[in-house]
Amino acid sequence: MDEQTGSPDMATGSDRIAGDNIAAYASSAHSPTSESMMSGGSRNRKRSEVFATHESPYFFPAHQLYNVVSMDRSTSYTLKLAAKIDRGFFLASNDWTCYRRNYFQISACFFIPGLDTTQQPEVPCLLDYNGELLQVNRFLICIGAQIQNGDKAIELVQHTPKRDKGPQITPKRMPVRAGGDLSPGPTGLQPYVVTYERVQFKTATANNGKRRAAQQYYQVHVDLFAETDTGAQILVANLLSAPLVVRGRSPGHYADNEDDDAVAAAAAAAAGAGAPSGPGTSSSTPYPADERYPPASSSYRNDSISSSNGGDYSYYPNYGYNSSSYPYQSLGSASHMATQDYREDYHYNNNSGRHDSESYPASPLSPSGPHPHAYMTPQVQHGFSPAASGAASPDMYSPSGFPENGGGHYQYGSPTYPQYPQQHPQDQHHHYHQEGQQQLNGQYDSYNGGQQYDQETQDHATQLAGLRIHSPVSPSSPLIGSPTGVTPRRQSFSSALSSKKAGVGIAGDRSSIGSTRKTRSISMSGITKRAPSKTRTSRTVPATPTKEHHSNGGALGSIGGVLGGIGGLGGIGHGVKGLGISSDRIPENPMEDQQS
DNA sequence: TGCGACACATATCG
DNA sequence: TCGATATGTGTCGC
Repeated sequence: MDEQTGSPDMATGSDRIAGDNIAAYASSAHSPTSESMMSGGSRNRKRSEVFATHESPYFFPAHQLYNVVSMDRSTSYTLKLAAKIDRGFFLASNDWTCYRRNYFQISACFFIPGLDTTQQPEVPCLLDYNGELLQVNRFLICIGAQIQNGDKAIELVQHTPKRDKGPQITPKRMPVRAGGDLSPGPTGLQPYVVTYERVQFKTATANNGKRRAAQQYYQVHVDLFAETDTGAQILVANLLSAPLVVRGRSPGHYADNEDDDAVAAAAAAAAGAGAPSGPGTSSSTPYPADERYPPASSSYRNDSISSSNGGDYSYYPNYGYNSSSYPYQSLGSASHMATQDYREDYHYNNNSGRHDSESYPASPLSPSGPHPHAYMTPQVQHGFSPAASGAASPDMYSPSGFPENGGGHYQYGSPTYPQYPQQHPQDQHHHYHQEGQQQLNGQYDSYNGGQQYDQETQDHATQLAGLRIHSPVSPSSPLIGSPTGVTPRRQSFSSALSSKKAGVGIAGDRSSIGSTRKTRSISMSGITKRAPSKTRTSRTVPATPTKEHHSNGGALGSIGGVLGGIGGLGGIGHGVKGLGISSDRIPENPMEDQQS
């Protein structure tokens, strides 16, 4: 990847319009890992060498929940939603894993194939809402998480760099224009992308690790909302990530897996992404029969754009390990995304419409398809986003033409959010049941006070949703002999090394210089620990820059400036109260924002 | 067993 | 080279 993250030019380029502070901050929109790999920066060479590849959890194909048509109703638009997860995740025992304490970030965008959104990024259109045509004023993206089977929302939080000392927010919906492109490219400018930075899971998955109890999984979901002229925000498309394991704070719970991780990672790093196999890839993979883990198949098409990918699959609850099929969604882009018109290709009943040819990703790394590397986040560029690839410059995100431009009409996260309570997916308990569209239709239908997303009481059964027997190492682990190049991020080895002296540490031991603390962290990663500066190319939903924020009242404006200029959220550049983006950053001092 | 809080270590930037 | 910053993670106490 990637010039957009790595090019020094980016630092001084047009995307830096908002000033150094913010530009620097914003640069973290893309994986620092990637940056470290690609920037050629002298400081990170070693890491770059170590972490020569970049992988992240894939996303399943997006679902479009409603028809969207052109204003003249002559054309039906297909909304393509894309997302990628940057940093934070590594493969452990074939599971995409992260530490709850560590940050990850998610970038998302959408586009409309066949529509030149560079010419009309606002995409005037009508939403066919159960037969009623509603004018869409804009689109918004939000992220959330859930237990794999979808009955339980999992909170995500964003931090400021101050971490514990700073405020936390839940990811907010962010306006977005069509035409985004997550793929790295020479353009380097991808203003129509929303990036949520410094995201953490509020809670860890259950049964992480060594015991062969049912491993719980989470999934991140990315939701695309259409805001109608009445102000209603309707979920029109969404997509789910691969099942994710989130490790909590008890190292002993999973420390024994470190070896596995390391082995797997090392093997993968050495081998690359060649022969994919993954959880369930092999018939010998010990998944319970009742989980219906799909059989391996070579028929799965990575070309998710294709409608012929044999992609029958049950909807989210059964997506993934429990799915009757395992539609690997991977465009050859950083996005790990693909979109399908569910109307054509997908069945919501996980017991119906299956094709013999249906397939699933043979590996958490790679689909068992003709494009074994396609999922590799930054390494392969997809070709589906001509508009975005057109390198919309930051300027293209100028206020003009965008609904909220100049208006800054409401503030995300504001308690006085004028029209729609800012209820977030994670607050609303998605119901990604296989009943499919009808049910989905209702989950976000409107935020106009209906609040049908009541806080369901979560029963035990629900809690257990998303559990499966953990398979520490698949017999057909793709990591062994895989050329994928999986490299785990820096991980906690506290337990594993508890009996070892700090000196064992590959890095981090300063016990000899007066510290009483025995640091035993081992850096195995190529992760850059600091958000890279100068290279942000997408709108972000950052937690607050700290020093910038405090030291310079203009920082707020700068943020907005970047967002407005790069992100195209026009209007928000006027400050925190502008249009939400600014407010999405977490003020270290809430009062400060109130006063600004 | 998991979490909040605190603190240390280290990479990166200016 | 150094200070500031960001972030991974060790540790304690609950």
